[in-house]
Order: sequence, then structure tokens, then C-alpha cells
Amino acid sequence: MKPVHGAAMRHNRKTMSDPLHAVSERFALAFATVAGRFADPIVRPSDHADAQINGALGVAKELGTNPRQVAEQVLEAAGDVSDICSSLEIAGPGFINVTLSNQFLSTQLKSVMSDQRLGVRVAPTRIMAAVDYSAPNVAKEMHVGHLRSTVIGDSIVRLLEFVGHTVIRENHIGDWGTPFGMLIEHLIDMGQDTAAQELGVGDLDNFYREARNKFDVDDAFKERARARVVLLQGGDTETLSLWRTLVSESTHYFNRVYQLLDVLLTDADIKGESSYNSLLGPVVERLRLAKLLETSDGADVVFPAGFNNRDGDPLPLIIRKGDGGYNYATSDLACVIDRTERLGASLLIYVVGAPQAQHLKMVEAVATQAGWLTPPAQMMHVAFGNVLGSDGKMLKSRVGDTVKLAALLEEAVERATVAIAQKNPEMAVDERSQVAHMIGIGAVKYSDLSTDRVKDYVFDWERMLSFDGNTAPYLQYAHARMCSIFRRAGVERISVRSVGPIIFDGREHTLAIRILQFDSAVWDALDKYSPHRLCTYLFELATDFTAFYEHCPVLKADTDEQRMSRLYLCDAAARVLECGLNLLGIRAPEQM
RNA sequence: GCUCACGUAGCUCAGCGGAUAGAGCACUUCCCUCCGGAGGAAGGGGUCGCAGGUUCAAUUCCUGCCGUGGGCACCA
Repeated sequence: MKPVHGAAMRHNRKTMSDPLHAVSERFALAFATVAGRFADPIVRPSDHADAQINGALGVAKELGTNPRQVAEQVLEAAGDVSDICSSLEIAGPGFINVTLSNQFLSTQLKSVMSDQRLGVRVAPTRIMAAVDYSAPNVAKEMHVGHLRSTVIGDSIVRLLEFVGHTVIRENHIGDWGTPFGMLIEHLIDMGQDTAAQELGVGDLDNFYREARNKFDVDDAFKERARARVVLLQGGDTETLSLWRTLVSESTHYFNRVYQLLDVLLTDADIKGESSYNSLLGPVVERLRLAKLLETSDGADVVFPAGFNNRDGDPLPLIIRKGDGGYNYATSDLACVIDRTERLGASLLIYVVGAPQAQHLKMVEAVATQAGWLTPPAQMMHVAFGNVLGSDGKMLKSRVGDTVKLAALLEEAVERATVAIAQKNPEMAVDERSQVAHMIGIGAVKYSDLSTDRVKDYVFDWERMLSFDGNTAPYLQYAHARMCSIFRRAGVERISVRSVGPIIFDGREHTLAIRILQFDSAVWDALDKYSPHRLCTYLFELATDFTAFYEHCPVLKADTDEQRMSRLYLCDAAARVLECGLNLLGIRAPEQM
């Protein structure tokens, strides 16, 4: 799967609010003049200034001259840039250190913050994207693997929608296949009502384990289960009714978890494997007509180029098994057809664990060969790693079982409740429970989102619920403080928005630049489907705010003008922080 | 065996071809009756897995090796 190219996802950089881009634009012509061709000024954040321009070094090499000399020529060619830069210095081997003009930042802030979108650009070409995420299995407990898919997928959905794309959420639940024979027979043994009860309260693992156990030790049961699969696939009315009981009880349970987790998924987003049944036959037929289908060891397969098995022989994607049954490759291909041809989606995102990489590549290869996936339509595997315990191994409960997602989320809320009761005992009990939910769930989601998704991450209650460091509670706390100032001041937040900020202090300056970089941060996260990049930005924003708050008195400012200006910065920072957290699927309480 | 990821401070993690590689926690020293102390300042701590290569410049790109984990024909 190739990275996203083309106009659909890129944006016209001319409207970027990031001040570094203004610098880049302003110096582009000067670099072209000096270099005699287009040359990227290469503007980057810097430890030594607001930004550094690195382009002179490369140009000097090309011209065979001294980089510092090139830098001087560039400065000369750029002419008067005092409207955006208050200082320009050549440093080191030929860097140009840039300090942005306070006046410029002030003007930019006022313009950007008057926008409901806080400067975040809309995609120039709006596309339709199908995001495949969460995907729990019917009659099976949700675990931390589903947590990652659900949380990351949900954030990507929010990001895509925020920039104007149309998103179809696809919850590809596992509601079909051979295990349903044993599950239905177990349901019959238990009695529908009892079984519904057990599934309804979320004891899915127990139900599944019992069914599995009987299947393994009881030959008669095994035989019934096999016969039941045939009935199910044959569309037997009574069997389908029993099957529907399993599905609906499970989905009720999933919905409870989704509600607790505060994600966008609803019943309307469920697109179970069973819903593709009628499309599986046509997949085979179309592959046959396209002359891609071959028979190998009794199975109908396609051999996409470039895939080998452990013996070095071509590796097939099995479309139809030797016993005539279909498997998940068939179903995934049916999904591609459905999403591209029926829904008209041009971006197919799969928020699925990293181990599925090869399978998805093979599906993509076959779908492309068959002509079901033609550019600019593309598949994108948003892969993620495992959740580990503090021992560095896959997260397990004390007993060694997989951790139930529902139990984990409840524990998060409980822990947050304790923390808030300790730190803010005055808060009313009902408000406390609401806030505890936002903090606890936010902490879990943020700990999942804030590191590079492709890596494994270590699950650690204490760290994720800490109010220090790169955590959700720290960001939420920063937001609550921003809001708190307005209550203290007795000023409506909206009322400060008509004034313009006056940037003077260094901390105000730094904070203003950070706020203006929200657009860059959102697009950066979206370009790489990496919410953690947005997390890093929000953490820096909160850090910059804290420094500002510490050193720049707001309510006790020297003048009314300065007080209003600083309130303006508080409001702007709060708006960006709340919006950013929202794009991660995390709530930002006004008090905590 | 082939293949795909990952390897950065004691721990957990950022890091966009650019200057002296950052953050939080932990540790050491110090400060402050301050708009929410759920503070602030300073400090110690690194052969960026190893070795080559490309480049004016490599933690970043390329190749090889080492280590860890995953995948490699009818489970999904």
C-alpha cells in the first residue's frame, strides 16, 4: 500500500496559518534569485530562534561558494521582511535564525481565531473514505486489541471528517463462520433466555469457552455443531433466528462498551461479515472471468506476484477452500468491491493490527489486478502494535487471561474517581462522576494514541492517570485552568474575542506561535494517520501555556489592555486544546 | 530459510537530512503564603543496537550484520 498521494489529501499550502510557512513563502523568491532556480528555503523549528532557514548550505554547495555568503545574498534579495520577522541573523555555518514579529503574530492570531475551524484547512478535494475499525467478534469478549483499533480508528474518522471528507464507518464484526455451529448449539443447550441473559450482562468469554469446551470433548456435540453450520449456511429459518439472538445480544454489549469508551460507532455502522455472503459467489466468478483464478491443492486461489511461502514457492490468496467454503480473503475482497463500487469510496482505511500486513497487501494486490481498486482509489493499512504489561509481554490479567476491555474501562473510571475525590473534594458527587468518566476514559485513550501506533506500548495505570507528563489528565487540567481564569475574572470568553492580542512577553510570543501551528499539527497527524503527532503538539501547547501562565499574570496584568490580551490568549489556547482533544475523541471538562 | 516491523537517558517515550539529540517519571540541589502547589529554577544521566555507504551535513536515507517480535496454504 502506497502512501497517499495526489490532490485529494494534500492541501493548498498557501492558506496555512503556521508562521513558519509564511517565512518559507517569503524567502522562496529570494532563494530562487540567488540559486538561479527554485530552491526550498528549508524552514525548520529551531532551538536558537523561532525558526531557522537551512537552505543556504545546499545552495552554496551547488554554487561552489561560501554558505554564509549565500545566506547574506538571500537576506539582501529578500528585501524588507520586517512585517513578519523582527530579526534575522546568520549563524553557524550558514543558518539564518528567524525571530517572528510580535505584530505579525498578533495579526495572524486574530485572523485565525476568528475562524470556527481555528485555522485548520479544509481538504481541497473532498473524498469518500471507508474506515474499517473495531471489528469485535460476536459471542467473544472485547479485549485490548479491539481497544487499539477502536480508539485509533475513531480518531482517524474524526480527523478525516474535520477536514471535510465524507467518512463511512465500517464495523466489520465477526458474525459468521464455522464457530457459529457450536455457539448456536450451546445456545440451544442453555435455553435462549438464559443464554441471552448471560450474553446481555457481558459474560461473553464464559459463553464462548463453554461452547468451545463441549466442542473439544464431546463428539456428539461436535457433530451437532457441524450440522448446525450447514443449516446456518443453508438459511434455515429457525437457525437464523437463533443466530440473530447471538448477534443482537452481542451488539447490545458492544454498544455499552462503545458508549463507555465514548466513540462514534453505533448500530448503523455495523457491517458484519454475514452481510457480504451474497457477494462471495460473485467474487469467485469475477476472478474466474478475469482469468486470475487457479486451482491449487483443491482450492480456488489467486497467486498475486511477489508473495512466496516458506519453501520459496508462490503464495496463494485462497478464495475458496478445498471444502468449498469461503474464508476471510473472499470476504475482504467482497468488501473492497462493496466499498469502491457500491459506496463509491476512494480511500479504504483498515485499522487493523500489524500482523495482518501481508494479508492486506495480498488482498490489495488481487483487488488491483481484478480492477476493483483503481487509482486514485487505494487501500491504506493503519497498522498498530500490541498492548504490553509492565513485564514487557502481552497484557494479561493476574490469572493469565486476556483482559476484558469493559473491566479495564470500568477500572479506569474508578481510578479517576478516586483521584478527583482526593484532589478536588468540594466537587459535587454527580459532577464528579461525569468528570471521572472523562478523565479515566481520556487517560486510557490518550495512552493508546500518544505513542507511535506501529510500536507496542506498555500499559501503566499510574503513568496514564498522572497529572504530569504527556497524559490526558495533564492536558485536561491545563484546559480546566484556562477556563477557570474566566470564571475568576467574571468575563465571558466570547467577549474577549473581538479584541486583538498584544504580544509582548517571550512566553506570549511562544504560545502565540504554537497556537498558530494547530493547522500544521492536524494535517501532519492526518497525512501519516498518526494521532500521536497531534498528541505531541497538544502537549507542547499545554506546556507553553503553563509557562505563560506561570510568568505572565493575567488577572493582575499591568493594564486593562494587557489583561484583555492575555485573556484572549487563554481563550485561544483553550479553544485549540479542546478542539484537538475532541479530534482524539477525548473530552475536555471545564472544571475538574 | 524468506519476509515485514521495531532497537534513542535507569524507566516510559518524542524527534521533520541540519547547530550542543529532547520530554515526562525517577534521582540531586535550591526557590516560592503566586490568577487552581495537580508549582518553579538548576543539575547529573546518551558510543541514538553494530559496521559500512550516500551527503557540505545522517538518530533521520541506503546496504549488510546483531537482537526482539510478527507473518509465511485452506482459522479470522
